[in-house]
Amino acid sequence: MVLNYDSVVRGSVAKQVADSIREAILDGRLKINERLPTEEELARRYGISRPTVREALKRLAAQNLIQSKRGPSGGTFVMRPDPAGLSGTITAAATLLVGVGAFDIDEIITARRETEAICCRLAAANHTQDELSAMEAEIALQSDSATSDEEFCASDVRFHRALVRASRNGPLDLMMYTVIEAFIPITNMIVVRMRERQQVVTLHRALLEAIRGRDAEAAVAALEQLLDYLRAMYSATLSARAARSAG
Amino acid sequence: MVLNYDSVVRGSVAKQVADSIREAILDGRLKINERLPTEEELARRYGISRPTVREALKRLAAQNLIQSKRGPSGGTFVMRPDPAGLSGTITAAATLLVGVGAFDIDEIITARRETEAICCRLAAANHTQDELSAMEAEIALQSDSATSDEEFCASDVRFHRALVRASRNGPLDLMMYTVIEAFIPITNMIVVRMRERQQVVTLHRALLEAIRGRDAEAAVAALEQLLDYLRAMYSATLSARAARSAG
DNA sequence: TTTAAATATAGGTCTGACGAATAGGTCTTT
DNA sequence: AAAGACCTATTCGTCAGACCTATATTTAAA
Repeated sequence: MVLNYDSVVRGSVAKQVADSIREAILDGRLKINERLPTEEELARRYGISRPTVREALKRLAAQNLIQSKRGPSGGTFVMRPDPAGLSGTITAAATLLVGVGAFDIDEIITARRETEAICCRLAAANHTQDELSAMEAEIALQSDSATSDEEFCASDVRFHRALVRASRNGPLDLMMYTVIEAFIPITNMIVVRMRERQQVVTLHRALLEAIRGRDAEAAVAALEQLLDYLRAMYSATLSARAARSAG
Repeated sequence: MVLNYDSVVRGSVAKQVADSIREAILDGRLKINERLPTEEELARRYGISRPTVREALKRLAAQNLIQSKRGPSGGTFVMRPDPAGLSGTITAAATLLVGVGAFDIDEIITARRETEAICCRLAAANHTQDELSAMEAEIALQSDSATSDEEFCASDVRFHRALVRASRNGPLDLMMYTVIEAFIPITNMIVVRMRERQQVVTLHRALLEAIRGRDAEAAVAALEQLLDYLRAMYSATLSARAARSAG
């Protein structure tokens, strides 16, 4: 374990320490699963108090860079980062941005269309049976009229996650967390009624079959139909609302 | 300001409090720029100590959800989330994933090719003079043989950021932070020698001119040339290294 | 009226302590 | 001797209260 215990000048002490440790993790001086010194030891080395060390560690824990365990074999460990661990952070920020009205629905639909089209093409070429089965299972769930709206939305997210996974491209998978975990729920808030659900399921099924048949263009076409449909539903909801408030 | 001060059962107290406040922010009970109660007040309301409150707040601060200021008019404020604020978190995780060898170079190049192609197409259609000027400025900097390798890489990142911005699509801009801030530096570690820099600049220039001329296909072609070149450089570096270690 | 100092507020840090969880050793029992 | 229960040491989790520091506001002086 190699750390610089140099004092930096700007920012609060806790922030400095957090940055120092983060840097050590990022450039590999601290390896994955390696155990950091105890909080007391860190406090001694940095010449600060333990609560301050803890504040620094909590910042890193919030970024899923480290994790702490209690007990004699406990301590603070460098986490193996996983894309899923990022999803929370990304989702929070993206949700906030959407809630604040930073994006409009057309931007979101465009971004979905373009990025998911990539996934469709790669999925058509690279998918395995695993992902097809996962998508099938979600479609089955979505077809069941007994599933609640919340479950339907969650299933929809999982369906699209499986689609992304089928592209078998790790970096793309990481990027797509933003659209999957934040933009899909936003888009889906539109689709609540049964008949609309039915239509979505039909298009999901078309998408799945296109990918199973390794037909990239058909898959993209199904995706575009799906998004066009959602876009139309959104407009319809808006005008219905406007009509209600006007009447 | 409305908060639930209910006690939740799972997780450490600090984590619970952080989650409680985060939830309040995400579903809008705490609005942007709104000021939270003082740390002392929060401690009183949640029935916990101030250090624990601070740990919770630091977790949120690490996610750029809140920010603290000192002084009488100070306090803890809900931040307006901006995509740039996320870049740090995303970059950290992606860099770590790359460093751990979770992705290979071909995956990264594929992801770059597909996602940046989207940006090229949208940029060709939607760009403004602003982004063109920014790209031009970076090309000028990159052409200067006096710029150091570090500056060249940083400039390259800014060039691609401007390209993404030129697509004028907020959600896409958010997503692309991953590829811009993490994958480009990785890819660029390859390009260090002067002649290679020259070639990159030439292709950047071609890309810029294609977008200026609103020629989406030409822009995509330039991008593909750029990535093919980087891929070839990578292979060359690898075989050179293999030859050295063999000889 | 303008400037400078005092003050109050709220975050930042420290010291010291105790509680809680857990791995490993020790002791007892079979 | 082996298997189990119990104890203990270690380390994070939390608490309490205090003092320091930065800053907006207020007050006083020029």
